[in-house]
Amino acid sequence: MTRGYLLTGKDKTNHTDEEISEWEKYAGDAVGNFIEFWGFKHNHGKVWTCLYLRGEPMSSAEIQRTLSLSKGAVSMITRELERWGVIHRVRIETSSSWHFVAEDDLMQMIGRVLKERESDMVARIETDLAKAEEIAKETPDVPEERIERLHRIHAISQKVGESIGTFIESGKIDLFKVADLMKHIQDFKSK
Amino acid sequence: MTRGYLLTGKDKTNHTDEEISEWEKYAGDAVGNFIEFWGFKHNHGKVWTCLYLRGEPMSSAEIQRTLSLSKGAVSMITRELERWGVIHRVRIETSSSWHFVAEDDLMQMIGRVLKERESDMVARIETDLAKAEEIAKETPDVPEERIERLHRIHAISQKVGESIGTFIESGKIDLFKVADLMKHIQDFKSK
DNA sequence: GAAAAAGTTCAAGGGGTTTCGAACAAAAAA
DNA sequence: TTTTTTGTTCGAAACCCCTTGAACTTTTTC
Repeated sequence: MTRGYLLTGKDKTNHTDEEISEWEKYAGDAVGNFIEFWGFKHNHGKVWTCLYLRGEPMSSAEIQRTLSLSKGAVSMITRELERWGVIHRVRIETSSSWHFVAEDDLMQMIGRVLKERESDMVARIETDLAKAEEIAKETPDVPEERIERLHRIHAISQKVGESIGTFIESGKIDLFKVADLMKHIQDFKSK
Repeated sequence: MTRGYLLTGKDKTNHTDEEISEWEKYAGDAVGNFIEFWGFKHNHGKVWTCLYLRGEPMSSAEIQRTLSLSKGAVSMITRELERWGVIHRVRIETSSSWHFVAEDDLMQMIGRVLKERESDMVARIETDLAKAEEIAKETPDVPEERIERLHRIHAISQKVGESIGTFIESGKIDLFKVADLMKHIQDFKSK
């Protein structure tokens, strides 16, 4: 088949990481580890840290060279960071390519995305446990006691979901919700 | 080479999961997903749920058959659950093998293990960021402004670590710590 | 417009984690 | 003690997620 374009060949990824300094590496990895704990990618942390510490716009190519990442990875990671609003792209007079700048709100990103995930989780579990209860009730000869136990798991998972949601959202605990949760855990444990 | 023992052959793992019912599957997976969110294994949730819902002691072999797991997996998972104190093993008169019973405190386990992990993470990040700052200060020609930025990341990560630790530990937020954290985030964002 | 550069996509490969299962070890039964 | 059953270990396989890199698309330059 016709190839359409001339082969550009190897994308000239000359991996000479001539630029990053020792201390930046440590910092990038530290932030990488930090946000990995929250379920993000290590490289999200490295890219954001690099941009944040330098404080000046960097192009994809520069990021790619500096952190020894592939073209594709930089493309995806910057897009995600941008979608979460922790970096944004700007035009630079001296260059034809997009440049990226770090925003300050990495913490907010963590909160926001965590919340997103948490609600997905809660929704899925809610569906599954509701379905389990439904089926259990329709099934003949399921001991009442087992349905009772299932119901208790269901109730507590709802409460946990609510509490976490509130916590992540506001950054502080809703004490009424916690009290409620504790009550349920109490019920749960007393047989 | 001499084989030492007669070959017992295939461990007679007859994977005829004749026992688990539809609703138990849904419940097991739901709890599996739930604790997966916290970084545990899916099967930890399934095994615990199975034991909890049935309410009666089950042997390794029964768990193995019911959930279609391998002998080795059951051995490891029960050991871990036992170490975390969410199941315990008992002797049954009618059988020579150990049987397992679920405890009620799954939530406490999540809290406990999360705390463990969180302190590991905080310690590692503290080390890395401290090292980054140290090296940065020793390196000639690092703009003061960059060291300043690095220092801000460092400070905020310490505060976050503290807050989370307290939250996980007590189940409720230490409002003084949160106020402190907010102050730091504020400083952080105002350049 | 055409050519070049920048940016995106996705199948394939790599790295890390979980599970399997056979060999091994320990305990119980005979 | 010997045999059988139960329980553990650990290398191999399976699995999942992330990154790579080449093909492709879009944008910019000429």
